Amino acid sequence: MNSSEIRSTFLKYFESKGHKAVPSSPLIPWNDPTLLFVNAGMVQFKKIFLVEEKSPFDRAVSCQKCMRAGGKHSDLENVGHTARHHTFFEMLGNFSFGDYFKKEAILFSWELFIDFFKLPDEKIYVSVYEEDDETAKLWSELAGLPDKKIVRLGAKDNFWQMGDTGPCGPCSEIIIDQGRHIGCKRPGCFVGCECDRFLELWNLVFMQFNKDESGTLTPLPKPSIDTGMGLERISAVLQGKTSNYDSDLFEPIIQDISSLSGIVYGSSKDADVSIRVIADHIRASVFILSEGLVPSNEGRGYVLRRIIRRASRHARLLNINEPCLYKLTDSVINIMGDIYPELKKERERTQKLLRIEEESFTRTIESGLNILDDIISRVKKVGIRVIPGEEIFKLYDTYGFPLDFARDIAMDSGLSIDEEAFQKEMELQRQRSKGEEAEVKAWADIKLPMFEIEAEGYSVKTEFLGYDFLETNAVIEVVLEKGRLVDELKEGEEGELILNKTPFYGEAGGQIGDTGTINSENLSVSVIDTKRVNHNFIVHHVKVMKGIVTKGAEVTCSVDTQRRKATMKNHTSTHLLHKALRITLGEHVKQSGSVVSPDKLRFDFTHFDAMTDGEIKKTEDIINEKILENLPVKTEIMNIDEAIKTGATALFDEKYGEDVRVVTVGDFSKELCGGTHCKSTGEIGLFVVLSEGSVASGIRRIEAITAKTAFDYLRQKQAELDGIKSLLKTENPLDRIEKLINEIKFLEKESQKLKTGTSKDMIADALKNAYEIDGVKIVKMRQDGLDHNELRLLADNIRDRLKSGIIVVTSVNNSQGAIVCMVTKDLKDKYNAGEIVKNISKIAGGRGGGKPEMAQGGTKDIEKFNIVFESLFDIVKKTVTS
RNA sequence: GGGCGGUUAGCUCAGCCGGGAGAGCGCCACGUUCGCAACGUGGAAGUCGGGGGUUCGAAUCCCCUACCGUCCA
Repeated sequence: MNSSEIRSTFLKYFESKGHKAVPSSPLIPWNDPTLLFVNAGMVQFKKIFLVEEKSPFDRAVSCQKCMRAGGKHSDLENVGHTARHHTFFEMLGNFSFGDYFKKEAILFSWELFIDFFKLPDEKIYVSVYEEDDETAKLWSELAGLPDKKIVRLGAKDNFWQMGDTGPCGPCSEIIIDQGRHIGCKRPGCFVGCECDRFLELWNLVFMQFNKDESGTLTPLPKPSIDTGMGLERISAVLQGKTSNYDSDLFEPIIQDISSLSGIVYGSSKDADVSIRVIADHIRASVFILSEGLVPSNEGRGYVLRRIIRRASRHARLLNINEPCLYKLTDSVINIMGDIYPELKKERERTQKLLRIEEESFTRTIESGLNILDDIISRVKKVGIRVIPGEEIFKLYDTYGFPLDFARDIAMDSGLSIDEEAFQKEMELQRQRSKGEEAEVKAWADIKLPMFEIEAEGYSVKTEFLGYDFLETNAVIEVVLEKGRLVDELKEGEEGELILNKTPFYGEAGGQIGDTGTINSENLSVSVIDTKRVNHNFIVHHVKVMKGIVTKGAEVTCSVDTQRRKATMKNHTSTHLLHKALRITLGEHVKQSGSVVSPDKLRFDFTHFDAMTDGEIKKTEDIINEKILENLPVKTEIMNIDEAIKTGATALFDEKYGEDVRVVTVGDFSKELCGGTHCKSTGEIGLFVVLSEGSVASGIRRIEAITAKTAFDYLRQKQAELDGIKSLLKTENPLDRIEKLINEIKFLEKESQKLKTGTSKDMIADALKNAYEIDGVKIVKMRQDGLDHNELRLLADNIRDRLKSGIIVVTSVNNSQGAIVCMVTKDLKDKYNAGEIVKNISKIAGGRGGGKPEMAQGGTKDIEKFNIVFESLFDIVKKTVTS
């Protein structure tokens, strides 16, 4: 059975048993910052299991994309060295949300395994939690398993929990004996052994209890089922292979790596590890990149970067000495592209980013090599044979140079590395990073009070009417103060209101919340902000201006119309911008953040370089053209699958329900969006880009304004230009300014010349008054208003005429005395300019120094400075004769 | 979020203990050549990321800030 058949057999089997087939959620949980990547099939149902959300179905089945790299469940280091570990894998699972429980779960799994997958029942074992007699009994009764094949294991292996508190329960694993020739080969090898002989295929989790903070378990009213089976594993087993890498999910990729490197898989142990690492990591990279992530230096992007770089490193180990990962994307896409269409859609972007990342890694390695060479030659000079671990750690820490690379290179020079010290430094680094965790948690608590109303199980649902109305009647359903339920809000107090229906748009999808007023006969309330907390509630943050707010009051809601309309123009413009950028820059452009406010719009998107002026102009032009065309904006509700089919742009950071709202702008743009929009593009009037810049590696940000704000902005620019024109008294300020700059440069040079050189009389005077000791001429001169630079030029001029001698020039500038001394080349062995300046400035109450040929110094004490100048010859004489 | 490193000519970088901003490549002109590559000679080009401080004097030392890189979380 090939892997596609296994996948579809699994899904179809459970569909036939009344399960809803749910598509895989994205690998990247954009709306859950606590989780790096989706690492299990149940993640997308987490809220349902926690009873925070209601599910439209009681049974579900899925094949979920999963990633285990970074964070708690990191398998990264093991990948390549074992037959089973992966960073990316697919998880098959069936779920029951308080519907069926242990009995059915066991029956289903057994039937699927024996009747559909045709696994030999004599080789199958199961493990159960040691205290879970019920499950053991069911296995024996339903599957007819003898007692010796039902193995009881402890909590470590067979008790599952989501977190420290919350739902938990025993689990049961279905295991296959791969035979004596596999694994550790010890005679006592049995279920529970770490080796591969008894392979766990399928884990059935029985969510049965709720664990509270004290550790007490209370039975859940509706126990649930969560199961997981790795597709890679089951595929290998059903295809008679002992390694996941030999299954049809990997085989073509490994072939490709072989032909790229010219190394046959299976010919050498080390090369095999590298080939497996690359095969695994390229799958992971292609999947993550296809979801819009960009390699970066923190969070998820950093995990991605590490995966790519680890793969790249192993490619070098296979003697592929140029970027090659991007060449492997097609074999991944060929295997999986039909099931995960995003792979095909993002093919070019994926390849481009892989290439960029691999190139930048190459640069990192090269600069690291230089530093390592330095370290090695230093160590050799000292004559020791072990490179201090601290040095190598710094190389790793600061320049990202991998330890094992350093190890290889050190070995080539006959040196070793103190790896113990390396690990010590690493541990220190970890400790340093941990300090701040407490603060993060404290911040998360702020949201907690809002939970109160959710947990209370209010059946309130706010109906949003703001698409069509800006003023409606409503009833106040919930009154809150800082998230806690209260009876009333008095005049002057602030709090939160939830209504049965509202025209106020709650902040969501980047569009900020509406403001306005909520009034009745005796009541006047100002709405400061509005937020959408979840799918049910829209919360109004309010301040009571007059009267008392109580639950049940009938009120009239009025949105601040002008503000809302400005926001709508910006939101529709955001859609135009998104599409225009894709036209100008390419299909790799993806929205990765957006803020729509009445004043301006901010749009973050994936792109590799800064936009050129031309690209920005072209984008502006496209948008303004569409505004002039006055395209109609239409919104409609449709099924999500249908929407995607018609080509609507969906964003990864949004969670969509079954029915979605699609916003269409003429035949130009089509996006899923819950925001409020203009009726037609003409309302926007004008679109102007304010700025374009970088937010993070691979992500650019555009800020733009529209309508009157844009017009006012341009008018102000015009006023500035007019001001410049009138100040310069010209119609061509550019030409004029260029001329002025050149003129200033010229004048600066002239003035410098005048100050330092062309006053030839003064230089002649100074030369004439030169003092002479032992046949060496000493020339002194004072020219106020010169800085050190100019003083140097002056000394240069004198030196040119003096040919041989000692020159001391001084100046008072900005109430500071400056001294420069030069000794001509022929005398520099006998006299030292540095010493002369040191002495002079010391006497003048300052300091100075320099080189034998040239030195400078100074003082802030002008009085002393004046006296010193008078006796300059004496000082020089004393210095040079002492 | 916490470390560490970097930012100097169009590009790649050097510049130590604070004391005249440099190299290689590229560019321009001239020379050499039938012509090209190469070579020779000359030249242009730098707010030393930005801001503050210490100092007689800061690319260099200290603080802040921006951006890039890198490790840890």
